[in-house]
Amino acid sequence: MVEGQTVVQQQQLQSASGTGSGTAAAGGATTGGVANNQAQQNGGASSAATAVAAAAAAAAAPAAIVNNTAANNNNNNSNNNNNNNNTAATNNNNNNNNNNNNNNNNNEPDPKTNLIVNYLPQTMSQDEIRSLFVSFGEVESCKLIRDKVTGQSLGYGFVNYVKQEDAEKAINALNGLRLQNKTIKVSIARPSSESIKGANLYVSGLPKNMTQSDLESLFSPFGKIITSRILCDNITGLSKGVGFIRFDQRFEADRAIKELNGTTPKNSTEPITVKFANNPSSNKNSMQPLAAYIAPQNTRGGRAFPANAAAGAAAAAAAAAIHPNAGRYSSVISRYSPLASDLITNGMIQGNTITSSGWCIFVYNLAPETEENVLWQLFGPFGAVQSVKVIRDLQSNKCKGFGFVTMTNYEEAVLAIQSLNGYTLGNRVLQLAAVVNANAAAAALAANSLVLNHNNNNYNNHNHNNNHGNNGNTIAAYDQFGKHANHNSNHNRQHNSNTSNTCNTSKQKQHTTTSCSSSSSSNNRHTQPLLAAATKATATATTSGLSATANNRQSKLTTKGNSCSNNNNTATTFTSNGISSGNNSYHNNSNNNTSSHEGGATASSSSSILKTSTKFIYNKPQNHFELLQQQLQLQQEFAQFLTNVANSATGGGGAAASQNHNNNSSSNAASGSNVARNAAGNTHSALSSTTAAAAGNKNNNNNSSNNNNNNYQSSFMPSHWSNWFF
DNA sequence: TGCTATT
Repeated sequence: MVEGQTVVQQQQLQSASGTGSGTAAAGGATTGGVANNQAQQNGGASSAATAVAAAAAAAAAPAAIVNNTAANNNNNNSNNNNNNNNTAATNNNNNNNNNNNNNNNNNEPDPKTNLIVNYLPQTMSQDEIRSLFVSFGEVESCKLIRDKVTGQSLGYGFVNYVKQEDAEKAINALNGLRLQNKTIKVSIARPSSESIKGANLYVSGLPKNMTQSDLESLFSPFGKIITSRILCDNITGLSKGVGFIRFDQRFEADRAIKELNGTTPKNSTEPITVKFANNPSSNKNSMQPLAAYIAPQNTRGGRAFPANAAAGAAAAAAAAAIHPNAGRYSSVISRYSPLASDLITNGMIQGNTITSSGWCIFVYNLAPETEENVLWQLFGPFGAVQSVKVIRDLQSNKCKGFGFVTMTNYEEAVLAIQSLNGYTLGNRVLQLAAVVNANAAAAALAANSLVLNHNNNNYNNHNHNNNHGNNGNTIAAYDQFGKHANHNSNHNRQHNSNTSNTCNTSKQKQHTTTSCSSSSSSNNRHTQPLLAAATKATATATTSGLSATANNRQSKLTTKGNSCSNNNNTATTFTSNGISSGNNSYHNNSNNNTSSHEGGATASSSSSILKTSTKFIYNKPQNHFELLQQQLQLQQEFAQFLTNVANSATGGGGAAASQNHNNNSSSNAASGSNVARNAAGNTHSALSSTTAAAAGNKNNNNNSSNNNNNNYQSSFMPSHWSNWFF
């Protein structure tokens, strides 16, 4: 009955990474995304678009995710309820109930799908809330309640799901989740009505030994208690003798006042005072003008990252002042980073604190099923988290293996890094976390024109009983900055197949690598770490002629000695500006499957990144000159850092990494076009999907092709990274 | 008189 807050830490970490696939599979986007992949691959002959065009198409029409779901929908539609066997009396009762409900439901959302989220962190935006909750199902609406005047978050909001079951999942998963300095409460929202407002009571004069349970027992005779709390001293933890009781209905609170105010509880010598609680916003310290001014802008725009980081920082600073725990690690770590935007702007250091736009932490080696809430929970205990972002593949909606967490306070970010580096999340060891000031990153990128886009595509193809198994894989191509690198790795699993082959010809401007391999049984991606720096998973390839699969994060080819044949795959990679760009054209005839072949170079460890991350930590500058020096240094180091990341993504290591990009894909037009195109050529439009669906049907009728494309794409610095980052 | 609880 009483919904007291829970401080039990949710056990999501393992489930999110271990069994998260089930959750993800339940999501329409994921399922649809896979279907869409196939569709696009099967789709024949639309003209090949450029990578830029494809990216633009994806941005413009990202929602082509509903292929092949019609049949399911039909099935669902057929599930009509026919439970009209009520007796007349029962019907009367139902009618009465409905009337009662209607009194409260003035076009409100279905109460079972509509959640109220309380105790949200001050800086959390509506988009961030949505991103957290959408992990559990389609969200019909999401609303963060803000002060009408100042725009400041009131710390609660509503999330209305499409499906009741998703709402239940969200409650189970998120209620009690610790975010920053708050423990959120997620519960079904009561239907809004005037009768539930103003039902909060302030109680003082309570005996110091009275527990929350005692308090509830005292008040429960007068109505349904929604929340109760006894305030305790922050330091001693002892009761202050005051508390709150929120009733469901105002009249219940009224009744409690009449009955209990001035009475003396059992085992007490002092009468208690019971009265309506103040509006918490009425006696709050006035917020800082800057935050008050800027905060409303947080409601605009679609960025998950704080669009106005300064506002977030200001608000967070205010929150930190109110909640000292937010800065509880400050005294432990005295190191300092030179790049704080306000500092740059103002050219001064204010006291001992640097107001910052937040500190961005890269998090690597996340499982494909990773959801935002995992990152929230992972980093929340270390301090104020402004935002989290799981970078996802546009098509599959799966995590690409990395994400970002922005924390308000530098010290807390550093502590999180130090604590979480090497942390095992699910079956993966988090490999890297680097703290970078968002503006520093922007500057570094701009100054160095760095590679932003690296597509690392892992393809897991499962062909069963196919002699002619073909797998179409898309290669997402980002080209926002005119430079990108594709790193593709195909994992092909073929069973009962004697004739499938893996053949590639990769032409690059810098070099040509030709490799040929028999079909392979590769590691399942669920057991293969992406960035296995710790384990340094050196890929193996035993087939003669196959270039070393030089990617320490993905391919592990175990060949079975089949001879190579049917070398009909041609992968052409164009390079520009010394950085590869993927532009792939594939022509497959029969019996072709591709597997990944990173050209030439052998795997190298990415552990150096661990060192790199720590290099972003600086001593506090003593003067402005030092500050500028450190800023410059950080930019340069961050540039190097990104390069290292890119290199580790290729697995090539060193200079070769920037050049070796084999782009492998394969066509699967079993009886149709033999021309497979890369993702750039596959638009994301519904039209394309439709075409593809038709092709898919064709494949279905053809025993020679059975695609189970678990396309998993991992990439670093995709185009939308910058959208989030700045 | 609070981890700002009803759009």
